[in-house]
Amino acid sequence: MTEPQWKSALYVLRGQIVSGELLGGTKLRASHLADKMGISRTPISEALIKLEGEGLLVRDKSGFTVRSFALEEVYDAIDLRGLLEGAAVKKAAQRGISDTDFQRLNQRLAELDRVIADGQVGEYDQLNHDFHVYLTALSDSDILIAEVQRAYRFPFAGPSAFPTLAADSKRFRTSLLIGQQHHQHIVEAIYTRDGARAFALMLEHARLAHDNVSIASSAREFTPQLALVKQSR
Amino acid sequence: MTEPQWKSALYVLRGQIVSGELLGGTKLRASHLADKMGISRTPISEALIKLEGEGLLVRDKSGFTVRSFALEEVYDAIDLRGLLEGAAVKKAAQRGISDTDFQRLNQRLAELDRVIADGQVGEYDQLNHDFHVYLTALSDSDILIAEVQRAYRFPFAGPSAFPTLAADSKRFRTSLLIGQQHHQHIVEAIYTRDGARAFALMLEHARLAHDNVSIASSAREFTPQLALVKQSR
DNA sequence: TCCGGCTAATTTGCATGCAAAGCCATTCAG
DNA sequence: CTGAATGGCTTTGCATGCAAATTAGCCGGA
Repeated sequence: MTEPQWKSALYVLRGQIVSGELLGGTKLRASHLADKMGISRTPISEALIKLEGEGLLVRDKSGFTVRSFALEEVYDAIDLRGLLEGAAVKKAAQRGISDTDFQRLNQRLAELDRVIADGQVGEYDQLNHDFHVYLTALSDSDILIAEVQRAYRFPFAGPSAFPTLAADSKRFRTSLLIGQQHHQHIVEAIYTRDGARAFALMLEHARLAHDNVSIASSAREFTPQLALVKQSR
Repeated sequence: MTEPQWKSALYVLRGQIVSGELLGGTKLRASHLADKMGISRTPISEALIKLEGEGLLVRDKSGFTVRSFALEEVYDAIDLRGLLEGAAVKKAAQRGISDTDFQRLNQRLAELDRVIADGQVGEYDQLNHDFHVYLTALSDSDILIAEVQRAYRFPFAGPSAFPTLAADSKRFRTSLLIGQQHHQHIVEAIYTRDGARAFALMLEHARLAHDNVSIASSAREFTPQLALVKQSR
């Protein structure tokens, strides 16, 4: 573990926040966290500052607090992710991609098909995430890539934010199929250099996640991550 | 000055970076900066971490370095700003704005008209910036507002990034007029709830800034901010 | 001249001390 | 009983010490 302490602290804290282990509104005290994690306050502070920059914490007069999101903001975050990913695939389409990239994409599509058919939810989640990353990278724009990554960090905004819903819901399984359809069409649009179509499809693709949020919302007690989201009357 | 020291350090450093006073590739040493600014290394570090989060610095194995941008990345940053502002005005349009907001917008448009006619470039810059902030705020989405603000920080991506070009160039003055035309149409589109039109116009509006960059590029020696931009071939 | 490796000088990451500021709870006036 | 003031406790912001790591300078060999 030659990893700096502020980085591990960052990972731990970010994990606790997005997993709902730390409720929105919780005050994070550097000194307390420091001895709970057995390190000094300096690396903890670095982590807290970074998390503030990511929008997961707010810093008021004295100290950091876990931000809580209104349901509306969750939808906004999802749309933001779609918008940025959409811009990325549009750019990729306009630029044109190589045949090898096209083949790799199709290979990944096939793998996704397989795990969907087999109902391997955990596998799907990982592959889906990687697929989105790969798509974004095709934009060849460091700035876009970085901003998309950033957008993934908002709660529920990542391309694979609902592992727990998993097998249960029929609606959820349907949305996987529709999503996969989107994936295929997006690849097609990129390959045929139809940037506008790729963009539009990606917006729509992200919108699918809205449904997942409302499914999760209606089964709130089974979705610990929702602790971050302000209960609206 | 009850302002924390890390904040003033942040402002100073950010200013020096985006103004081109610090060249891309410059290594920033906390200890050195600390005694140059007469404070300790702790607040300097906070500022550096924040600047890394803003994308203006990169942190390698040991230490922070001023990022340098390829010309292509400058265009990407401008487009990103347009994309986010576009999403904001689209949302504002779909939501609909109040008559008072509409009146305030028109009032601002009139002020902009006036300073353009009078050639008060400094005034224009400030008003233009405020106008863009106001438009963005109409989205009523904290997340979008924050991300737009963030996008402004990239070099040349802000809505008023070229004070120095100012009076000189005829092309620049023309672009002001076209930009103002965009402003008017965007307000119109928002008021008539035509989200798609508002979005498209905002993308196009940001694209105007591309021209400004190339104008500046061709007069590189008069544009110190360009020091951040990697000289291509 | 160019290059590899050695030592010395910085510089970073982390720990910790300390003053000032914020927060809490109790007390006291109305 | 409500609300403001007070005092103590906690926590932050900043400074600084220190070991480990990185960089820079220097020298000798090809």
